[in-house]
Amino acid sequence: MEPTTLGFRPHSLGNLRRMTDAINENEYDVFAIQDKWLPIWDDLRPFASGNAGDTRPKKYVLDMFPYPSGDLHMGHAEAYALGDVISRYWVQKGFNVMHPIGWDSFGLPAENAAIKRGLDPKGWTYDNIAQQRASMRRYACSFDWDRVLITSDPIYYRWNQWLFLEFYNKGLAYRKNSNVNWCPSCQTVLANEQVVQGLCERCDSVVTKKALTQWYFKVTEYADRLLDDLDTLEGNWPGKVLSMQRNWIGRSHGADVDFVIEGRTEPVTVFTTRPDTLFGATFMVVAADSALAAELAADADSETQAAFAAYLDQVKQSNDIERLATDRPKSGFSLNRFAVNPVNGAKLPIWASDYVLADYGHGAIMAVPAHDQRDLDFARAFDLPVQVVLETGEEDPAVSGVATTGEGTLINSGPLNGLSKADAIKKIAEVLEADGMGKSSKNFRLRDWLISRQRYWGTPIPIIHCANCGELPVPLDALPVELPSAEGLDLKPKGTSPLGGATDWVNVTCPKCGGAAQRDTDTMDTFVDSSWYFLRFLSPTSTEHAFPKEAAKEWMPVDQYVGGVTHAILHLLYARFVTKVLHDLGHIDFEEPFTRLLNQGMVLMNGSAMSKSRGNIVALSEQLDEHGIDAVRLTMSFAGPPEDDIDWADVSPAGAAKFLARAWRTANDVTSAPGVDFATGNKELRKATHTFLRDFGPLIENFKFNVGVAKIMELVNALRKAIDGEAGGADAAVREAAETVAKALSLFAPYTSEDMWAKLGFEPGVALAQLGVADESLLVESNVVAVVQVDGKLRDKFEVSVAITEDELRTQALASESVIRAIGDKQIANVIVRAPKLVNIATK
RNA sequence: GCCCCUAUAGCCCAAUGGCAGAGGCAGACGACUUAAAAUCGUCACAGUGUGGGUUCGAGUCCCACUAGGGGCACCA
Repeated sequence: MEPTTLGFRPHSLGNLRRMTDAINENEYDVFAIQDKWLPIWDDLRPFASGNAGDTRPKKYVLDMFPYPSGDLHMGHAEAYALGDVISRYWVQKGFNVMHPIGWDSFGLPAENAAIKRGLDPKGWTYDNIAQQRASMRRYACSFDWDRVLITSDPIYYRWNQWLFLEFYNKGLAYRKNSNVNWCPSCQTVLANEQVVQGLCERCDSVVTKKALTQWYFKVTEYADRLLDDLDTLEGNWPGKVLSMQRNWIGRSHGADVDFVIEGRTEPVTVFTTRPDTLFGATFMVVAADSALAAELAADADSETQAAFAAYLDQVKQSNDIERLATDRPKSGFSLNRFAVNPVNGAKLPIWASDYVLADYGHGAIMAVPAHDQRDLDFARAFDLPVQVVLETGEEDPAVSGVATTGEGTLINSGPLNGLSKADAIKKIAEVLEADGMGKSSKNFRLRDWLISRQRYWGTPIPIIHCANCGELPVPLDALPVELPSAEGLDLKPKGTSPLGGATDWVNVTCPKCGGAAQRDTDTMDTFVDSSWYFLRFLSPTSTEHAFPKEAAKEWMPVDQYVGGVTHAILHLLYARFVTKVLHDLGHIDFEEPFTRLLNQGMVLMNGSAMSKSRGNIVALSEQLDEHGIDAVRLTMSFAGPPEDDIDWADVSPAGAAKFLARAWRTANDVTSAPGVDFATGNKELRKATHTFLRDFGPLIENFKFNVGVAKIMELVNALRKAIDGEAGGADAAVREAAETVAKALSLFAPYTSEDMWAKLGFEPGVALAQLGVADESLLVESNVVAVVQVDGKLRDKFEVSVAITEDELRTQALASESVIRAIGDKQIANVIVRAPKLVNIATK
């Protein structure tokens, strides 16, 4: 089915209903209401955040910006419904809320679509943006439409290039040649973060390795801070995200130990987390694909060299999928060279193997087979000795084949003998340091961020390569380096950037010597674009600066960030990294970009993610046509806790629509005039209203939107009862409750709520009306029901004054007949009194 | 292998260590109606995955297990 703009399907069920059912103004016609209010809101602009002289306190609420890959889908509908609840809540509380939107519009899907259809990626991208924008407006997203950015606009990516140069000048952007992740299908390199289980995150092709010179951002230099500062987010970010980031950064503490190599001047350093087992090292392993392995093999005879080359070839052939298989047998090659264990002089044979990674630690390890399973597997495969140095009381690993890794006592370890594991680690560090053979150290799983991409639709890297002067940054006043037109360029993946084909664009004069030079033809990873966009919203059209410093002081950091957990690692880590760099460069005065984070779940259908292959896609436009925008939005909020996935098969947008009609009708039944004195109204309903006012805010602030909606339903039920009962539609409390419902509902169902507001006699703009605070005096109870338990089981309850004393309550409880019956012959051991609500009698 | 989350009614989900049910879906019944839809109202259904423990009192805290989900993983 062709995507349509939301709600505009011409012959839909909804429109049919509109034509036949909308007989009079006492019928709730959601589609007529939608059409009525949208243009009025366009004029009213209730969510403008940049008005001069606005004295309201500021709050920055940000939804993760979308990729323009077609019209909005169910996932967007959930994300923006939930983000809107938060944003509208703070507006209603009297805050000047900045809630902007933009598009993360560079990237592969546009380029692939363009190749497939023979179009310019630009046209495809901007058409989709126009469609999404129209849909967002109709979906009644509370965005500030004066703050919009599109990352593929030169006015945006010019500052992306500025950011790159800031990093470059600070030494945080550099080029190096190494084996990089390569997607043979996308024909581009991938960041470590974009390789999932050995597969390309985007197309699921098996990722291979390729030696290339590429640009990197030095994120490892910030690894400690990125890890440690997660503690400051505790409680305000989902624990899950914090733990994912911690796992990803992966800091290990241990020691670097220097091993002298026979026939080599320089010692080889290894990293180990178990320096306590140093006396148990029986061989050394270097990464087969490392420079060190090549060097150590270089001196061997030609036969050995050939054999090593063959092994290395085999290693390079294998991809990550094979490499990651856990039951894979160990392979290796003896280099016929020897290292000397610095603590006992033992001569250790050096092996090359692919189970040691070239780019972690120093690309070489000391192997302690008795206490490391991988080393033991290797030792058993190649018949190498196993030396136990930590007595754990378990079977000898050489016999059992199981390395012992638990606690124990050091043996066969000279000065460490008799120590515990922890004490030995401490002691050996001192010994190594004193003798200059090593030191305590740490290592990270995190690697530097590879940002080069061999694709067209991205930000050009602002570097010029000159044969004489080398690598030169494009001068600031020459920015932006605009993308050349795609016309005439071959965008098909071929391993080098399509920009290389734009000869006129590539060839420039060197900014230093004036000679012939070439532009760098790679583009930046689009994660660079999204790593700082939250700052750009402060001045999205400025040509003076990336963002204004003063406004950043006022608005940043983002108070509330809302988005999917899919970005728990990549985007959030990069944004945190860039923020820290900008802080260190003196551009901003904070170090964490997002104070509070909400990760909404996914929308599923019949238990699994919606996908074409499963054939379980629910079209948002059809849902909106069927049930109306408000009902879909309400369903998203009411389905359950926002972090949980929503199975669309389990929820009921029809039920939500029914409730909205029920709520809407109450406004119709109010016959008093605006401004009536609520104090004269029905006490019971007033109490319900003010109980609601007390409970609602904290629920929303704690993201318990589903419970908040339930509370509105409760209030509507009480209101209905009052209207149909003694109080009647003219009662002042009925108006108070109906106004409260209209205002609270505006967070979830803006159209219905605005229409109720009009029915109640107010000017448009319920979103700006303040909800009001609970009148505590209405909530004071004079009597409560006291509960009496015997041994924790309920035995009696009766009404008592809230002022009852413990003694009075105890006496009354013990006098209860059913309590006496429950106690029977048993002896009373203890009586717990929690006046005025509870008594528990414990018997022996 | 390491780390983490979740488990309440047929279903989605509530419940500051204190009466297991707030709300909804699906269901039954009643009122209104010539009838149906819509609407309004009433009702039923679980003892909280399993086994221990702490406590006067546990859905809630602790331990173990089972099931489901997630992150990291030949990272030394």
